[in-house]
Amino acid sequence: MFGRYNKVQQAVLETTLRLIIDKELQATSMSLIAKESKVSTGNIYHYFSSKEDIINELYKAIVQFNGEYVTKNWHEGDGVKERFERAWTNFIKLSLAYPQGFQFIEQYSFSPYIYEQSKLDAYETGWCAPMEALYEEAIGQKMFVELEPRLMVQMSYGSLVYAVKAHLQNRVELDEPHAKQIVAACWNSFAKA
Amino acid sequence: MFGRYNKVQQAVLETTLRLIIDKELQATSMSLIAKESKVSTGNIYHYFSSKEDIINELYKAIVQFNGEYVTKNWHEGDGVKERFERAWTNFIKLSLAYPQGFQFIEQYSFSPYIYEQSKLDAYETGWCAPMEALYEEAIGQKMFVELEPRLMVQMSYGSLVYAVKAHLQNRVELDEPHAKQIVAACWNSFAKA
DNA sequence: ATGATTAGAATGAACATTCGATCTAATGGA
DNA sequence: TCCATTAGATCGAATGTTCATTCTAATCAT
Repeated sequence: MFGRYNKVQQAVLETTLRLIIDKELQATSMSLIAKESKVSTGNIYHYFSSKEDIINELYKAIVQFNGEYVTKNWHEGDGVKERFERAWTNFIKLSLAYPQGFQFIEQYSFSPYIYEQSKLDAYETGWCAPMEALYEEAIGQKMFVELEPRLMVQMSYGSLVYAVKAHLQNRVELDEPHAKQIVAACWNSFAKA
Repeated sequence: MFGRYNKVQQAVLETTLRLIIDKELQATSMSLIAKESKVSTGNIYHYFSSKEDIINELYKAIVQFNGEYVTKNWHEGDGVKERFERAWTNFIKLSLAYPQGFQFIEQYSFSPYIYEQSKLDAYETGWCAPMEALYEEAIGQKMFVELEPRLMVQMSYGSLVYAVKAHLQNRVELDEPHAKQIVAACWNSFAKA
C-alpha cells in the first residue's frame, strides 16, 4: 500500500493507520506512533513536517491504491454492465482485504484535517472520475435513468460503504453471493425499466 | 431538538453541536464551549460529568429526534410503499433542515468516543428498528427481493447519506424532484421485477 | 439566606515540536 | 590500507503550550 515510500516512512504510515483505526486520532500521539513504529520522534520529523502531514500522506496513498484496485481488470471490449460489476465487486473485495484503509477513507475524506488540495487530487487519482465516466456511458446507452452521474455514483458508493460497514460490525454476512446481490441492487436502482 | 433538557443543558448542547461541526472536536475546548454558551466551566461540570458525557448526550438526543422525525406521518392504512417513501423523504427533509445533526451522527456514530451502550440504545430509540420492520413487511408481501432487511436498510440509508453529503458540499442539486428520484432509486434497488 | 451560578485562577497531565548530541556509512587522501 | 572528513540519519530529553478539570470567592435569584 505504501510502496513508493522508504522504509522509515512506511513504518510510520503503517503504524499511524493502525493506531488511528484502533484508537482514534486524538488518542494517537506522536510519541505513541514513535514507540510502535520504532522510529524516534525526532526522526519522524525528519521525514514528515507535522502530524497533519502524516495524515495527508496516508490519505493520498490510500486513495491512489484504492483507485488502482477498483479499476483493475477492466477489459477492452467489456460492456458497461460488465465494467460496472467488476468495479464495485473490486471495491467490496478491497474493503474486506484492507478494512483499515477503508475505514480511514470513510472517517477522514470529509474531515477538515485533510487539506483541500489532497481532496481535489483524490478526484483524479482515485476512482471517482472513471466511475462517473462509466455512469455517463450507461446513461448514453439508455441503460440508466437520466440523473446527474455524480449523484448516482455517490449513491452507489454510499450503499456499498454502508453494506461493508454493517459487515465489519458483525451485523451482516458479506460473502460472494451477497456481494453479487449488493452490486445488482446498485445496478437496479438506476436501471431503466 | 433538546426539548427534554433544561435551559443550561440546552445551551451547552446546542453550542457544542455547532462548534464541533464548524471546527472539529479537537478544536472545541471546554473553555470555548463555556464562552460561547455563556455557561461557566464550573456550571457545565455541574450538569455534565465530562466532555465525553456532553458528546454522548448530544448523540442520544439527536438519534431520538431523528427517529421521531423519520417515522412522522405514517398513517394507518398506508401501504408499505407509501410508508417507505414517507420515511426516506422525511429523512432527506430532516437532513436538510438540521444539517448539523446529520453531520454529527455521520461523524460520530462509528466513533469510539460514543459509548457502546449509547450505540445499542440508538437502535431502539432511532429509526433502525421501525425501518427494518417495514422492509421485512415488504419482503413478506413479495415486493422486495429476499435479502436481510438489516442489510437493505443500511444500503438505502447509505445511498441517502451520500446523496445528502454531496449536496451539502455543493456538488449536486437536491430539490423536491431530485428527492423523489432518489427515494425511487432506493425502492428500485430491492424491488422485485 | 439558601442554593444556583459566575468568573477565572490554579492544577496537573498530555502533547506536538525542537534541538543538540550521537551514530553510520560512504568518500577521499596519504 | 588506514585514518580523516563529511552528510545525513537517528535519538530522546527538554520546551512550551494547550487543555480538561477542580477550586475559590463573589454575585444573583427567589
